Amino acid sequence: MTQPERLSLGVAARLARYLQVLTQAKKEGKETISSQELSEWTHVNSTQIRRDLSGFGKFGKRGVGYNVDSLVSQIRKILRTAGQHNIALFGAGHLGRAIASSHIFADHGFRVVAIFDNDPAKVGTPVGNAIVRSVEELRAAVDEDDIVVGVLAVPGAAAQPLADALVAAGVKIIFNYSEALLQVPPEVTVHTSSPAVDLLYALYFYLT
Amino acid sequence: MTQPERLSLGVAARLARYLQVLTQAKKEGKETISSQELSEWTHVNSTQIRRDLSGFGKFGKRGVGYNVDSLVSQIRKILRTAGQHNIALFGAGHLGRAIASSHIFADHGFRVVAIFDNDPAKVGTPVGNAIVRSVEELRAAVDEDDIVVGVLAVPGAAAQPLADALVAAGVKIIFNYSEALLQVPPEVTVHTSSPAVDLLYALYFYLT
DNA sequence: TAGATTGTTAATCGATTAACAATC
DNA sequence: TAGATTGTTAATCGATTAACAATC
Repeated sequence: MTQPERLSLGVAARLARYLQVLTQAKKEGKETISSQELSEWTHVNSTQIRRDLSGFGKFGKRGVGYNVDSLVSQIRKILRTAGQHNIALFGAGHLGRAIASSHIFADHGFRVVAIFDNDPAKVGTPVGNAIVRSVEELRAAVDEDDIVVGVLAVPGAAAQPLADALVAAGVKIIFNYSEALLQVPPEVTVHTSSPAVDLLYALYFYLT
Repeated sequence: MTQPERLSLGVAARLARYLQVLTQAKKEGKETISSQELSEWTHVNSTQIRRDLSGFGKFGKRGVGYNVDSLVSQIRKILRTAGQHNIALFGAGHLGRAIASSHIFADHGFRVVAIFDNDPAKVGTPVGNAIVRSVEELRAAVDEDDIVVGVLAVPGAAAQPLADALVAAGVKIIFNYSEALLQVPPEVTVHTSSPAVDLLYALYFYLT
């Protein structure tokens, strides 16, 4: 139980990756998994997986592997993300609706508790488990629902004003699905989704 | 012009990241950019940016920075992804429609040339610039349209059979938006989109 | 010229991996 | 017991960064 003050960027990213695979393996009914199997799914070297995990305790059984269930809870504990985390979603278009109805966030303890859209015609209509609201209600929603993440599923031009509103309301993590480059204060983390960049990267290794 | 045989994983990933920021900066009318500015947008150390770039030529002007336009074409040349690349999209639901109508792929030279859906009711209807087709036509479409990437915007249960069909049709890059873990031959690259994993990662650094 | 920023060196740090004893 | 897989060491490799001369 050597819990260091803070994980390095690389370790934290890999642990989150293991969690994704383990969560899915659990769904598929798998009870144990070896570092070798995890390596095949994550493309992380198996020695490194064992090393990453053994830094926090002896989670595995020699000759058997790791118990999927217990490894999931151990990693959640290490990442301190075991609870529920509430999300505000912006944009009730196709992308917003896809996100609201997806299991991808829910599987990891994220819940879309509020949806906002600038279009008055959409305000009041249901999307997933929530009703679309006006952005003016953002600050109240953040306080009431303890929202820690804002997800922007809006056109590029609408992204910066919404980011500003989120910052003003005290949200510190923004997930940006638009192509806009967002300017935020240093204490706020922006993650810009970039599937095209990932594709360029994959394509390079395909072409060479 | 020291073009090494193959970029390391890290360099290729960073170059793709620079390209994303540069593409957007160009849209916003920016003509030159310094390594310091690029560093702020990408969170990559400015020394490393200069080092990454100087490995391929002297692209910058001391005291000025890099010309955005020319840097974009240089990086595209280095990544060998300067041309058009055709995509087959699977799933004409909310996510599929969002992808088909997004500029995110188009900005980087990717074009959705074919859309497939298992639902006979959707076959024949238009989505973006294409008409939804039956998956049976996949092989023909791959050959005719020179498709190099398959994007899966379908429920988890539908993903593996489609991956198999893509592999059988000779597609070597699969972009998976479902939560399923896909089994493919070693020569095929699967990129599984995992926004929730990225969020867990961001959340950890927020909580600590 | 003065100020800014590149290109590059040299030193450091952390990630990665092979190998293998321990042990289930 | 025999086979498999973990936990851990020790060595290597590549990524990262500070510093600064070159030069626009």
